[in-house]
This record gives sequence, structure tokens and C-alpha cells, in this order.
Amino acid sequence: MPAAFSVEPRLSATAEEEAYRHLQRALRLGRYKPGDRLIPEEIAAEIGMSRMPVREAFRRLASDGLVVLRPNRGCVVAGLTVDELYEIFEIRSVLEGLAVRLAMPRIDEEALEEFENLLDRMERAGQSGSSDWVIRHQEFHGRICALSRRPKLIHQVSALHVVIEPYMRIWFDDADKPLSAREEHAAVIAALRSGDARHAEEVMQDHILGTAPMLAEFVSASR
Amino acid sequence: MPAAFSVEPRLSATAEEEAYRHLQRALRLGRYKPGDRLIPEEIAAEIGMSRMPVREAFRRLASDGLVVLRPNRGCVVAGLTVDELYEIFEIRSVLEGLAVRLAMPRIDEEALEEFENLLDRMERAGQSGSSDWVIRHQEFHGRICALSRRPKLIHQVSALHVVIEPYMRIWFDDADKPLSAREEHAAVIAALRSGDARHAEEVMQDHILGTAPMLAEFVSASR
DNA sequence: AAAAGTATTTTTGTATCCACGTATCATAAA
DNA sequence: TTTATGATACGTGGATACAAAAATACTTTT
Repeated sequence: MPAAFSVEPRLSATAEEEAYRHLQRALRLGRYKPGDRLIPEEIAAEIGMSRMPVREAFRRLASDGLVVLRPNRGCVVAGLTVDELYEIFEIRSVLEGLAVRLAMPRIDEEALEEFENLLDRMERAGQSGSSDWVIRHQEFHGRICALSRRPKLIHQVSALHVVIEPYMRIWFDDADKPLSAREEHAAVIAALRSGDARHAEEVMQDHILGTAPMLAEFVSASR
Repeated sequence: MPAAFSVEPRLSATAEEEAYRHLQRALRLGRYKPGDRLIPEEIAAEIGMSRMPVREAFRRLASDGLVVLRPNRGCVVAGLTVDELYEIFEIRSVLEGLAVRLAMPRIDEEALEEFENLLDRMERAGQSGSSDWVIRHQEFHGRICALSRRPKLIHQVSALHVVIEPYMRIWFDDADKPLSAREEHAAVIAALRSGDARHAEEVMQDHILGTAPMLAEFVSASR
């Protein structure tokens, strides 16, 4: 018998990378709740490595704002206050607004068609629960941002989407599913079609700031 | 977490924290050049600790964009292309614009006086070389941001100032010192005095986007 | 019951070892 | 001279064991 059951080969990713992905995924899905303690040894055992790469992953997650690392008191899952949630939407509004403005020169018929397809997919995914919808929603916003061709901007926006993801899920699952979502996003596409970069920026800002209160209100009620 | 003009109190000094501060400071001052390799052992010896906390500090610095960490190839000092420098100024423009808009309700005569004092100090610091001027400049922008009372926004803006700091120093030292700086910043104060939040936001955006080409052009010439 | 002191647990940092990927450089082949 | 090839040195990533420091829990005493 060949070495079929020898030691699992670490293919491309480092252990730290694996720990980071593992934890980020769990946190995005809401598997841990705010305030939960993350014990390096446990996590390490869970994914079959030592605590060292896990601790390094903690640092990155802390930079992303997904966990809080307090000296000598370990790692706890970060939660967002309503104010913080609001703040993130404020930041998103200007960043994604900027992205739309910068993307405008590259918006052509093809791109617009893609966005409408994504909108349809988002709609359909909405039937089957929060998980798919949230992903499609991120995809919609992400594709628009991508056309700005600004790597750092894209990255920052993406990071913000990750942080609010658990709350989007709760919102989508427990509240009535965002009814206005389709029209809101259709309005963004319409603004993109107009060709007016400043106008599209404004519409995107309004869209994002408009959804913030609904989500914030709901989240504050559900605790 | 970068802390150019952060308000966070220093809790306790872990070794990782010390390594992070040490390296961030060195990178901000331009003690290392883009592409330089940072060898954990060396740095660890330099500040009297082992490799581990240094490596953890690397992760944070990488999240901040100050270094690049490639698997099995260690840690190298990040450099910004002209495009990236531009991008950061674009992001700064909307973030600091937002900060000004949100700060407006808290702008009173006292605040305006403080800003004018800071402007004077910046001017005076300009005589004595880049080091003081850059710090004062960050302080000026930082104090305005602080009035927005948005911790995450403040933090992100601060992080961006850290990343561009070495380039600001080069610019200030080697180019003619930014002559228009005083008027530019005075214009921002004037806009704040007007009480019109949207107008002030726009002035701040223009100020930031206006300085970008000068710096970018100079940096691209000096390599 | 409150305070003080002691023990225990947890976190953090150190030291050491090893496997593996990368880079360097000399040598061989084209 | 250029291009492959291969040996070798080096650094990184990771594991493990251990020590120290801080926080927490637990007594004991007043």
C-alpha cells in the first residue's frame, strides 16, 4: 500500500492560512457568538495543528475587526454595537460610492447585463434562505466595486462586507426578508445606465445608508 | 492596529506590541526601503526577544499594508506604486470628507481656534524639516477626524496616513516644501467655519485629491 | 462578610528542533 | 556564451516542551 494514509500533505496553503480561513468562515456564518472565547489549543486541535499558527491567525482576524485580542485575556469574538454597525454603513456608503464613480468609465452594456443577471440570481437565492442571498448580495456589490480597478478599495469594501455578514444573515433570516432590496439594487443599475458618475455615486450612497437603519433597528431589537 | 493619531490607551506591553510599534516606527520613518527583507531573527535580537512575537507583528504590519508576507519567502517592506499612492489619496478623500461632514455638528469656535493653532504649529514645524511637519500635518487631519466621533473611521484614516508617511517625508524633504499647504489647510478651516457640512466635505476632498498629483509626480520622478 | 494571601489556570514568551521550499552558485551541456 | 542541472546553504513555517507572568479562583484570617 502506498502512502495513502500517511501524513496529509500541506498542498499550497500554510497552516496559518488554513486557520485564518477556517475561523473567518466560522465567524462569517455566525457559528460563534459575540463574546465567545476562542481558545487557541481547542481551535488548533480542531483543525489539526499547533497553537502557533492559530495565534497568528488571531492577529489577522483582530486586524479585520472580527475578534478582539486583549493582552493576557485571550481572544474573544467581536460584536458590533448598533453605533458601530451604523458607522460601517457610513463608511461603506462613501467607499462604494467612490467605487461606483470610478467604475463608470468601464460600465458598458455587457457589464449592465451582468449586473441584471446578478440581481436575478440574488432574487432567486432569496427564496432559499439567508446563506445564498447574502453571498449573492456580496457578489453584486463586489462586481461593481471590481470595475473600479482599485485593489485596495476593493479589498477594504470586501472586508467591511465580511464584518457585517453575520448581521445581514440574522436580518435576512429573522426579519421579513428585505422587500425593497430588488428595487434598491435595480435603482443602482439604472443609475449606472445613466452614465452620470456623480449621480450613480449618490444613488449608491443612498442605497447603502438607506438599508442601514432597517438593519440596525432590527439588530438592536433582537437582543 | 496602526496608531498615527489614535486615542486608544496603551493597555499593557506585550512583546508583540513592542515589536509592532518598533517596526511600525521604523517603517514610518523610512528606515527600511521597499523590498528590504525583514529577518525575524535579526529584528528579534535587535529588540531583545524571540522570533515568535516578531512574526506575529509581521502579520499585523501586513494587514496594515506596510509589509508583504509571502509563504516561505518571508517578510519584505512594501512599497507603493504611483497608482497605489493615488488610490490611497482617493480613499482618503472620501473617508476624510465623510469625517468632516460628520464632525460639523461639533465644530464650534473653540474647535476652530484649535485648528488654527495646529495650522500655525504646522507652519512653524515646516522650518525644521520633514519629521515635525509630517507629524503636525497628521495631527491637523487627525483632530478634524476625531470630531466625527467615529472610532473605526478615525482608525482607518489613521492607518492610511501611516502608509503614506514615508512618501510624505520624501516629498517634503526633497521637493520644494509644499508651498500651497498653508492656503489649502486654511481653506479647509474656512469651509468648517461656514457651517455647511456638504461644502466642507467637498473642500476636504478637493484638498486631498489636489495634493495627490504633486506627491505622485514627485515620487515617480525620484526613482 | 470583607480583606488578604495563596494556589491554580491561562496566556504569553522562549528555546530548540526539524521538514521543506527557495535561492545561490558551481558545473555540465548545448 | 548561454542555458540546464544539481548540490548546498539558508530561511521560513511549524511542532513541542518549558518558563514566566498575569489573571482567576480559592482559602484563610480577621
